[in-house]
Amino acid sequence: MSERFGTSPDTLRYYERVGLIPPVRRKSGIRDYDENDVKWIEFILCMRSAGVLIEELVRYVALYRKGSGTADERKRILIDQRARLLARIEEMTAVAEKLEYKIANYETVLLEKERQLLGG
Amino acid sequence: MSERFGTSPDTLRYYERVGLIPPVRRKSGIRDYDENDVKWIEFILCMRSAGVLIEELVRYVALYRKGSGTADERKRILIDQRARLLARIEEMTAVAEKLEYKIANYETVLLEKERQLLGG
DNA sequence: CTATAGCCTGGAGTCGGCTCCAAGTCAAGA
DNA sequence: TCTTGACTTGGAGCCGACTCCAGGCTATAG
Repeated sequence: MSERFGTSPDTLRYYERVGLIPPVRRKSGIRDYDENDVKWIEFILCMRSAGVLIEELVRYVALYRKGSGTADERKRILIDQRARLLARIEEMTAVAEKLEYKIANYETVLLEKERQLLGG
Repeated sequence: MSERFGTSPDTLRYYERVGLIPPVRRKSGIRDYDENDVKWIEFILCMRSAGVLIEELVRYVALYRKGSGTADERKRILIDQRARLLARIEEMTAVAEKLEYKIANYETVLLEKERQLLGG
């Protein structure tokens, strides 16, 4: 299962331990993931890949398991996390632009040096 | 100084310790940042805000202090980090879109429930 | 009926990046 | 002169997120 998702078995076990994945059924002691579990794992890994905090995801999962009465709050979590993500993306984009500029600067400086070398 | 940048004094000291900021001159034992130091701090905080690893920045600073012969390698570091950043941004954008979709889904579900309540 | 391989568990260890602390130094004010 | 307060240092502690390990169970192969 870990191979299927490109994660370590330990990570999946850890996620289950802290409540990030609902408890998985055991078949004579060994985890037997069903389709639902797979969906959760996909979702969690996806969110984690974007840096969503485990704490937030735990909150979300817990609400989900409480039932449909929590849909409102769950939605708010998602909206909140999306906002965080977008803010983070903006921040990183700004830095990427600064890098762009700095790189361009190196380019002209290096070209200048080369010209001096050739020209004597 | 830390106030000026919105960081903790400890963070600046830590950065100096690990070589992220060149050693700052002391005036009778106390740090006395000059314009150059300020430029470095700005740069480092900017890069860190985008998640560039301290390790990479240390490499960059070390090369810088070695002199202009290292410009080529420094440029390569910047290019590399920009690429990482852009990749990360793409990843996060994709996740943000998934969130978007999920939120929209919650919206229709919640509307549906409300309609049932009103209509029932 | 072992032996092996592969999972299980709880708990400890690691890593990056700070953050806090005790003990010391120093300049300036009462 | 003493005290206060802001700084100094090296080192320890903390947090999030894994990652590793010892010791134990179990299903299948020989």
